Amino acid sequence: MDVKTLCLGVLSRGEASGYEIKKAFAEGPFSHFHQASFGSIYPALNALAAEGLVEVREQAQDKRPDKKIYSITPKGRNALVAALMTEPAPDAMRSDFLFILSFAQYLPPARVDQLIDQRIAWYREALARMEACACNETIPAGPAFVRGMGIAVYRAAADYLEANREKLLAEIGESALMVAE
Amino acid sequence: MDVKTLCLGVLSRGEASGYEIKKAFAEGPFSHFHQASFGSIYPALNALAAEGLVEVREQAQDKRPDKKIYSITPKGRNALVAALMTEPAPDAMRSDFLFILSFAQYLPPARVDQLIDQRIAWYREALARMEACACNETIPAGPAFVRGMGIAVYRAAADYLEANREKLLAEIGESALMVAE
DNA sequence: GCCCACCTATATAGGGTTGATATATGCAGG
DNA sequence: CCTGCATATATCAACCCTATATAGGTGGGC
Repeated sequence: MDVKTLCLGVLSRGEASGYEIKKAFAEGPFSHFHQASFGSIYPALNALAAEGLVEVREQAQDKRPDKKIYSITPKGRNALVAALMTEPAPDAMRSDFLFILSFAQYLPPARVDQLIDQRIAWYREALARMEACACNETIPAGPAFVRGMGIAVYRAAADYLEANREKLLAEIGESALMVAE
Repeated sequence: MDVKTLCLGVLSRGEASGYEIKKAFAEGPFSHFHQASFGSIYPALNALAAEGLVEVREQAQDKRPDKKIYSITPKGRNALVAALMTEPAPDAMRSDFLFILSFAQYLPPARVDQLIDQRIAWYREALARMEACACNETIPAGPAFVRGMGIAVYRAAADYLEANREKLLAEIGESALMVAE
């Protein structure tokens, strides 16, 4: 699933500029399971335009660089569906948080406490945002399903952290004492 | 959290060759939240050796290339702890599965059904493996905590998929009928 | 028995991605 | 008034991943 396909996916939901596509990956509904940066989005859009999978429309703007608005073509929609039918690559997660916590024994308990605090706050905030945006508008079945899964997983993570933090802190507190003795 | 730090983390748990470090990221306890490939591990180990953070010991082997066994130095341990004290980058997840499911409306229901089947099977298998490796040996508090969190999250994901798949399939089945009419 | 596929083991080239930076301007808050 | 942030596109170096090269051992199917 390369950046070209991801851009097609965003554009299938409506026309957008490169900047807006970047925002979709930074804040939008895709942000929880895929990211892309300017350095990959702009070349991808150029390649997609060259292949006829997207169309460009330049919009002049006052005192700002011209906005290049991209829209998906019928050929582009076919390419997107073809990509969606290929075997998905295995999920990959990168979490510095979990990596650091694997070495909790070597860290000051205050540091571990603070990390877990921050993470719980982050999950709760993300959950509030995800749960809020559903009431007013009817969203299609696919996005609704994915959103529900995100909520279920984040809630499980936050609940686990809250339920088990004291036990972890007690255990690394003990071993810190043992080292001191 | 670059590959050099990840290698130090693996080596802090015992000496290993580049090949074994790669296996730790492919199958070991880190595999669920960080990955690294040969193309990044070997240069990272060379750089770490040049900086005096790891030591190399060459072990001749019958009918195979010499094994270079790396071990972390006291200086390396300090560097690891220093890295663990820096602010962790935000978690990032890449899931082609969720990306594809966001476009479930455009896909044949049979395809969606198959994807969810495969994913549930994958989660259940991962859970079985993760739950199995705890009974016999006593693992430190940090890894135990991280392992528990992984189990909680995977279980929530699998449960969600099982509980909501019928609803999704019913909804995209309906819209498929509407398109046909 | 034989062949194919996979495992051990290191290394590199090529291509894709990230993160930082450059450019230019408006707007809000201290 | 000035700093920081948002809009908007674009590029570059550093980093990382995928695929490949090399080379022999091991296990399963036919």
